[in-house]
Amino acid sequence: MMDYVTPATAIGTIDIGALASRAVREARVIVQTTSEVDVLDDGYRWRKYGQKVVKGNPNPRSYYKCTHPSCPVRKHVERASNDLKSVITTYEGKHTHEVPADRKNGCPSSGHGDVAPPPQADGLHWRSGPAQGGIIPQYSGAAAYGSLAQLGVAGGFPFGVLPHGLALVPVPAQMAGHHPSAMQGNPRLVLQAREVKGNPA
DNA sequence: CGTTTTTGACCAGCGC
DNA sequence: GCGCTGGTCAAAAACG
Repeated sequence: MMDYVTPATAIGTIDIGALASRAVREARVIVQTTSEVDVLDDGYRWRKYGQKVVKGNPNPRSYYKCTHPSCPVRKHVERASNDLKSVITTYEGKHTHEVPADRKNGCPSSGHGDVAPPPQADGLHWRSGPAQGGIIPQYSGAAAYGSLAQLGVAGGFPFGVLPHGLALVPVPAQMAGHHPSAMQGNPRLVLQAREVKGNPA
């Protein structure tokens, strides 16, 4: 799992409308990233609790839950039906805790000595190895954890890490690969992460 | 040994 | 009222 592809491609969608009729949950944050792997390492620990094939997508959708106690955050991961390179991660709820020290500690103090895993490693398990220095394939650079965590937490996002140097800008929902017919009635603010210099704010 | 992943079944909600 | 889809839980197995 894990991805180590292009770092500058990420699209975030904030679902303000929540579910149409269900209990109003936390704002939903949909992050679309371009990666070969489906699981993005956002700094938190997730436990997979289900997988289902949804209509419209030949690829199965995976359901993850934050392993931390009393943390209601859930995450859905699915690949775009059209773009197999696009991974859509949906975060629901907010973390009630900080990102695990193991994960955020990976900040390379100097020039990030962590080498991203080879693009051929098909089974990267960050939890299996202590080499957390920089397993953030997408964002090459563990340093991203810090800034991302800030953005995610401060911005009210359930994910702890966002690519450093990436800013969210509004884009048409269609651009995110969403099917208009599939989400009608659900107001969303679609944000696309773009490369920026200095501060993304 | 502990933890995580996997598959299946069940339940709930929504639409027609 | 029925059917369909999506979502979650649960138990078992595998791996580290």
